[in-house]
Amino acid sequence: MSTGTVKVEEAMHARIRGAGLRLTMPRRAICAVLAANGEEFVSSGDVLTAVERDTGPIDPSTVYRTLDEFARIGLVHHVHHGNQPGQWHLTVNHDHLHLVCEECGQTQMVPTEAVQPMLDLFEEQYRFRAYLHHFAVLGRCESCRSEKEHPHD
Amino acid sequence: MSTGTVKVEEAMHARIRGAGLRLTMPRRAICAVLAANGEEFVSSGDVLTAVERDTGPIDPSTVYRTLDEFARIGLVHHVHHGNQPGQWHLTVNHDHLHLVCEECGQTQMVPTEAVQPMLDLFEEQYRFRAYLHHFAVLGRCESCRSEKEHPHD
DNA sequence: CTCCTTGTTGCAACTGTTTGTAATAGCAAC
DNA sequence: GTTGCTATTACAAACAGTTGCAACAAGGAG
Repeated sequence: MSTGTVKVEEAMHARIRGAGLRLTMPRRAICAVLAANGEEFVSSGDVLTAVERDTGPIDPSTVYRTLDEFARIGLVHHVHHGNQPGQWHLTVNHDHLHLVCEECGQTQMVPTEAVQPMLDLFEEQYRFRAYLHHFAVLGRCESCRSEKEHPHD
Repeated sequence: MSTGTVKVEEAMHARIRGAGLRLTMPRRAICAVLAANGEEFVSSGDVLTAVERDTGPIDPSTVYRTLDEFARIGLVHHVHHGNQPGQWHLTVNHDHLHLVCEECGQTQMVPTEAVQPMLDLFEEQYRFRAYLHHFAVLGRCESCRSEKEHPHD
C-alpha cells in the first residue's frame, strides 16, 4: 500500500463522513480495496475476496449494499459489460467512457469531449441528461472483426 | 393473435432453421410470445410466465438459453436498463437506441442517425464498431431532474 | 467517559440466472 | 415409415444478488 493510496483512502473517508454516512470497519476495508485497485474495474466478488484476504470475514450483502451506497454518494461508478456481473471503480478521472469488445474484452477509453456533441443533442432535443460513464459501450474491436466476420445481430 | 404476428412467427421460424438450429416446441412457444409483444421489451421472467400461460410448463433455463441463442443469430436484442434484469425484444426496426431515465423509467427512442457521427468517430479513431442498440443509455429526464436536483455521481 | 439514537451489519431466506448432465426429440438419410 | 445422430431439453445443483430483521456499534449529546 503506497502513500498515494493512503491519501486516496483518507479522501474517501472524508467524503463518506461528509455525506452523513458512518465510517465503519467494513467500509474502511472496502475503501482500502478500491483505493488499491485505483481505476481498475473490480467486481463485487473481487471486493469480497480481497476484503476477506486483507481484513477478515465480511458478508456478501454488506459488500453489495456498501458499493451501492458509495455509488449513491458518487464515490464509485458501476459499469456493466454485457451480461457479466457489474464492475466497480473509483470516481477518479472519470471523464471518459469505455469501449469494450464483446469478443476479447479489450477495453479502450474515450474522453468525454469526443461524445459531448451527442450528449448535448440528447439534452437539447430530448431533454435528457445521459450518464454515459455508467455503462460501457459494447461492440467489436477491429482484430476480432477481421478474424471471423460473422454477423452478430 | 393477429395474422400479422403469425407472419412474424413464420419469418422467425425460417431464420431459426436458416441458422441451422432446430425448431422445437419451446422455441415455437418463445417465438409466439416475442411476436405477440412486437417491439416491446420483455424480461426473461415475462417470457417464462407467458409461455407457461399460453403453452404449458417450461424450464427457466430453457428460456434463458433460448433467448441467448436467438440473440446470437440476431433474432432478438437484449438491452440492460440500469441494474434491472435484462430486457429482450425482436430485431425489427431496431435502427434506434433508447434513453432510459434511471429515476422514473421513462423511455425515449432516438434514431441511429442522430448518433451516427459518434459511431463513425469510434470506428475511425478507435477502430471499434459499437453496437449501441445493445444497451440503453442511462440518465435522467428533465422532469425528474427538476423535481429534486440532487447530485447523483 | 457514558449514554442514547439510529445507521449499519450479519444472518437467513429468497429470487433470478447459470451450468453440468442424462434423457429426449428434431430432422436428415435411407 | 424407420433409423441414427446429436442438438436441445428438463432436472438438479450451484452461483449471484436482494431483502427483512434482530443485534450491534458509530459517533453526537451530555
